Amino acid sequence: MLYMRNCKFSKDERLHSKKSIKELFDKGSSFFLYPFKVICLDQEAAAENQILVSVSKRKLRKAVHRNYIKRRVKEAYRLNKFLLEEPGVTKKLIALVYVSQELMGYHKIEPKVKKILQKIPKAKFPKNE
RNA sequence: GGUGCAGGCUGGUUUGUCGCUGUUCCCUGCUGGUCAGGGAAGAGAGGAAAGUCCGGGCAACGUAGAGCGCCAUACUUCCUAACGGGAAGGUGCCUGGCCAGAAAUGGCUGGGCAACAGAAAGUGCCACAGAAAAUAUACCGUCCUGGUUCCGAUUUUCGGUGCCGGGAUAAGGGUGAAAUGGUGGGGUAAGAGCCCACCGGGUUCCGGGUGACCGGCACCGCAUGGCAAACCUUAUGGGUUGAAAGACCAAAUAGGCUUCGGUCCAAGGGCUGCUCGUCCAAUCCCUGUCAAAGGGAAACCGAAGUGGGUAGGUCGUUUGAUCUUUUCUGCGAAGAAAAGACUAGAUAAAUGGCAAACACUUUGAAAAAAGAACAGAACCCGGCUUAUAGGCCUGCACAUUUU
RNA sequence: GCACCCGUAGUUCAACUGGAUAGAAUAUCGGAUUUCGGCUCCGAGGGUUGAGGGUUCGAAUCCUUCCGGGUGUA
Repeated sequence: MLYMRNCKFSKDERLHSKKSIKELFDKGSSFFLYPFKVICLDQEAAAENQILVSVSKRKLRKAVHRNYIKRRVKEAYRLNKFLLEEPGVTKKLIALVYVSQELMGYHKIEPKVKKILQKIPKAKFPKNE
């Protein structure tokens, strides 16, 4: 670590409110970056970016495998979320939906998450008042 | 030591660093709290956490109890909080070994399987084939016998054959998954447990066992198949719904109720589904002779209070039929006693990521390379079932080697 | 979490209360008809009835254990 970064991942940064999730999936706009579908929504009132990781039961049948993917995606977000911390960028609700059927290791997932996090600040999303 | 089968146990370890969720302690902050932030210590998935197939705890509802219906279970005894689970035993079937014997076979012993109550309470079903599929009856057949036709031999009479009758039978009918005890002998006109021997079956009694049941004597010629994972009968058990149960706290917005204050010749209705416009209407009750006036209802506006209740949160929620060790009781499942331990508690859901080292398996002389199963708590327990790499232990069988 | 339902030719469905070869349409293939194709006619193949075990003389059907798919509920 060259300089101190906030590498924590507390509960405030996880999207867990039923209402917010419904808004995100109703109003948010999405794009694909294999193996993820990313859904995003600007949230001016929020203090933190909030993220949600989802792995479909249809794609990965075993609960162990779903946990395996979710843990690695969350870890990749935790170590790379500073990419979103740019001045003038509003806070967002983000959903990362894993759509592949293959069981990827951390070293395959991390560069994809990095790409996504670099792409998000540049794109424009609908705002939620 | 090897291979196979059966059963049981186990289900990697350590370090660094960056994180997550509880617990305890410390510091700081204020709104002084079951608060927020920071730090430290110590803890953090399984034998199946799975399937949700059973049984309980717990909770709500209902409760004066009972019956019907429905569902489940079904050899015996025991274990257990309970069970459809487990232990031990009985019976039947299958199978391996040993012994006796010429053989048939018998005895001893190991293992496996069994929804293993009732078919003589009743109802129903048993295709095709077969005379017949549950009734010992009909049919064919066998035997005896009366009348009669014809033929042969012939004194009467006898034999054969066809037809019409009367009787005795249940031997035979070879089909089927299944056929009304089996084999042999006697017996008879022909036959039949009609009689006898052996085998099989049933009943009573006696003895053993808590019991399922076992053993023995005697007697009965033997009397009526299968299916209850068909309906059913008997016995036993089950009230229903499940932690998203349930208890509590409770923001914002809208609406409900109560109180207070204010407004009211406009609320309201029609044309018209809406807006505008226009028209209609100028309310009702009480006090009062009437009028005037006052009060109330209704409507609207504002304020305060309040009940329900949504988002959200807290509890339920992890100290328990708990775990470990020792001793005792019991064939065993298991039980009792003593000592010690606290061992996940999440909630769009933590228990992790990365980098190494060691141990294990395979290949290899080595270096090294590859592999490392099944699988993730969701209120909690007891089981069952299913998945499972590798390792360890026990028993049995087989072949081989050594002594 | 709880409760429940369904798996049959490539596809859509049958097969009664267990009874024999699992049937029909369509699709596929072959032949006929046509100059060729379509339509039509004739014929054929295609199923371990989701998998295993059991009951029964006999199982798609009854019982049981798994696998897969789906529905309701709050």
